[in-house]
Amino acid sequence: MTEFVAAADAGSLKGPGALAADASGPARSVGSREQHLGALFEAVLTRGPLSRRDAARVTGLSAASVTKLVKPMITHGYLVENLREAGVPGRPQIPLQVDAGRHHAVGIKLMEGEIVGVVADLHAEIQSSHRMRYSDTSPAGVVDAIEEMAGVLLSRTAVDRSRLLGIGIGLGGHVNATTGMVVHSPLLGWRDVPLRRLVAERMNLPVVIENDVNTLAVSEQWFGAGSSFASFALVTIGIGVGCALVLDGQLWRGVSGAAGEFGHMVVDPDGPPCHCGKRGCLEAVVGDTAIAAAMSAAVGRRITKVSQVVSQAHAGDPDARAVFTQAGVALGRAIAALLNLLNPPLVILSGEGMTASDLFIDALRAELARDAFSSTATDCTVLVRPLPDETWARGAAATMLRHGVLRSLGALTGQVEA
Amino acid sequence: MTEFVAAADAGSLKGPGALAADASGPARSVGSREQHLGALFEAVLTRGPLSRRDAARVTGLSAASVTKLVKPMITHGYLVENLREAGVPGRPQIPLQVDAGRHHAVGIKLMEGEIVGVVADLHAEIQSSHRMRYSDTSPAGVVDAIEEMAGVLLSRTAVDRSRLLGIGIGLGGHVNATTGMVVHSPLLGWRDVPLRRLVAERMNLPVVIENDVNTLAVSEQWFGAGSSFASFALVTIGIGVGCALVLDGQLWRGVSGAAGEFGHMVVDPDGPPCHCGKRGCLEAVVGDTAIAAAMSAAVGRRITKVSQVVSQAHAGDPDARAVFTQAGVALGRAIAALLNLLNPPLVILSGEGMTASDLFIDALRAELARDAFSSTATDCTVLVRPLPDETWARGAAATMLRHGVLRSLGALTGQVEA
DNA sequence: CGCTGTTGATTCACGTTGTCAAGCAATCTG
DNA sequence: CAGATTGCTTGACAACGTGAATCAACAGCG
Repeated sequence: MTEFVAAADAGSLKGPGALAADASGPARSVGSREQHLGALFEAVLTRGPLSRRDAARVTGLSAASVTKLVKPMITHGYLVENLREAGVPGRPQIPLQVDAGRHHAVGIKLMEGEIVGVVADLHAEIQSSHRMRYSDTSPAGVVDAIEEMAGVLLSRTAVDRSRLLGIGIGLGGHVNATTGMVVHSPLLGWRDVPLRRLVAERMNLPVVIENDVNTLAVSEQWFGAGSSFASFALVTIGIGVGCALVLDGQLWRGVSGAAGEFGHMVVDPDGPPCHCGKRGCLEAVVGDTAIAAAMSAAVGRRITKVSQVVSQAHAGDPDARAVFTQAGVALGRAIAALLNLLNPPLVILSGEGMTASDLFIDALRAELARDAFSSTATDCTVLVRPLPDETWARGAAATMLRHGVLRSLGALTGQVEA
Repeated sequence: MTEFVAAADAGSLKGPGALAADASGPARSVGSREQHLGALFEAVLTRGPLSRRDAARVTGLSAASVTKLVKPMITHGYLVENLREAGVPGRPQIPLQVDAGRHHAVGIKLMEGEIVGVVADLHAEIQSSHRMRYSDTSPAGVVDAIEEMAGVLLSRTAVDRSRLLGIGIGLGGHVNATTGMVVHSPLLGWRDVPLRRLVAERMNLPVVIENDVNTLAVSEQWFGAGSSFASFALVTIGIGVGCALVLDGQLWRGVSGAAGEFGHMVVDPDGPPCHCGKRGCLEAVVGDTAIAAAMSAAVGRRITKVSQVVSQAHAGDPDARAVFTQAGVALGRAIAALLNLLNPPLVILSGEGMTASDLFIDALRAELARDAFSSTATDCTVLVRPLPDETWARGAAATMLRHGVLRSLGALTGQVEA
């Protein structure tokens, strides 16, 4: 039983965007050694190869401290020294890199009837990926599917089990990462299922479970657009609408892990009914089925596939275009509410719905500019990043890697290494 | 020129709710001495008289450290020792208290045509308060009014100027506390006015400016309902609708200080027009003028005062009651959006509009329960706290006190005190 | 080819800080 | 007036980051 108890706590180290580097004051460093180890590791991981001196600049530590901190990280194989690169006068820098091959994790995204899984290394580079369908949505059935998935992935990749940090699982709904419980998953029809424990016991590996949008946010924070921002919001559009928040370098989960339920914000009390029982939820206006339904209503015949609406819109069909414009307005309105409430410096738009972003991004941006209070819209960068399912699964792996590595890094505290 | 440059930074110390007290692990303390001084001070300030041992428990520090940290705080007059209280076996505890009379601050709330000001001590106990009208809304005119207000307040209270930490000013709109600029104030018709500098130069005192709802949040965090929560949201209803967020013990201001603009969330795209140019903003549905307007429409004659609608509703008038019910539903919907997005453990409802909370709180709570996703509503305490203008001004004073004291506490670092 | 300048990495003594363990202090109980 | 009990204080100690000095490894140049 290798259950991963302090999963959520291990993630409490500040993310890359939150690194110091302000270079003010008498360089009085604050924080524990464990924090410094984590910051250093993250700096090297996300800012590519970095010399000790540059790492010192990025983290705000002194060069002397970096040397001392790096030493055990090298002897324990977390970091490796690259070949020196000369060219400029002076002693050449020794580029430090994360030993990407040293740690791997399995990342899994659970979807409706389908699972996507990847094996990723520490750079979140995908080693292999696999996709399979499943039909038994009972906890046991899902655990079976996960076991099968992990088996396939690991047989395909020559990853030593000792180098496998564990399994990260992302799924929609209310997931409490701290307790490892799936509190409520409309997708699977679950309530209070201890999924982390179930999978950990079956696989005898550390397991982390997390809301799927959160896993994507972790991935973006470490390796994506969020790496240079301390805070950002990630909004995903697809079958549902999701949202994850990274505030001051930390994933914001809320008291009970239910933060980020953006899709059921009511944007129009007289709007179409939502599967949650209300009317005019954002999801019921801009989700995949909503797009199809709106198009059906417009043309007077039943359309079930979004892809159809997309191609018609691309062909210039005014009805189809209007459907997307409306969705863009609604989405813009909801994101404006988010901007006005939290005033983040960055919003990333993702999810499979974003592959057709050209059809509504203009309406979205216009609405954003209209609805935003004061400078909340102009002070915010809005990025569109359509990402495939594999990236989500990679995010789940990244979440596991992050927890696992930062945790094992903590074990280095107190060891001065002769 | 005693401008208070690092005002916002001084507030970055974690608030009372965020204190450790988890008592897990090998008691390895994390953080700088300055942080510990701040945490200790806050613990004693907000948790009332506290013995060293209890303070150690609350902050998570060792008893030895508390003794060492407390010593300079006593010699410098921040804390005082109370008389011992015996009664139980063992050496009696020595209750520590904040020397409330040692530090004072002026707190000012700017409203439309009116200023409310108070002098408060370190317990945020109001020593004297004053209310006056002003008509010149130019920066110079407002600074004049503030000067007059401060003069009246200080002449009424026998507070030594050396014990006056400074002036805290709260006003609605987009206030950037870090830069000290009023970025945009619809109330005063200002854009980019360096109010902090103007007042600081005139008064030759440290000055802190902050969004008025944020000042109230600071006050609630230190002395009110928020003192036992690490995170909470504060929503105020009155002429406008405001919101402040305390996340993990820190006031969340956003990138440019514009976070918390809750009032212009669109709750009904076909709703009444808002002064901001959009339709159906929350403020345009539940604000004071909106209530009056809705009542006017219902009864077919012009009603301008909310108080009239309130008394009619209390008298049982069905139209008036319906107006409030509708407002409650809209507010509940908006707060549900906040709950779903951030999943906070506590929401405090305040503002003068809350004096009539009995008329709409049931509708609000019902809508909240309906709209909330999963357990976000049940995991959240909703408190109603109608607070008078003086409490807001007190909040402004508390904001100044907090910044000033934590800042001067920082000066104790490195002094071991013989 | 060796000297010098330059810049990165390392070492070491030092100051700061929190903790543990032990001792001291002040009360109650019998 | 002894224990017993509980809170406060002290001192040795270890962990940790830093500054200053030193070492290391290169380029450029005569």
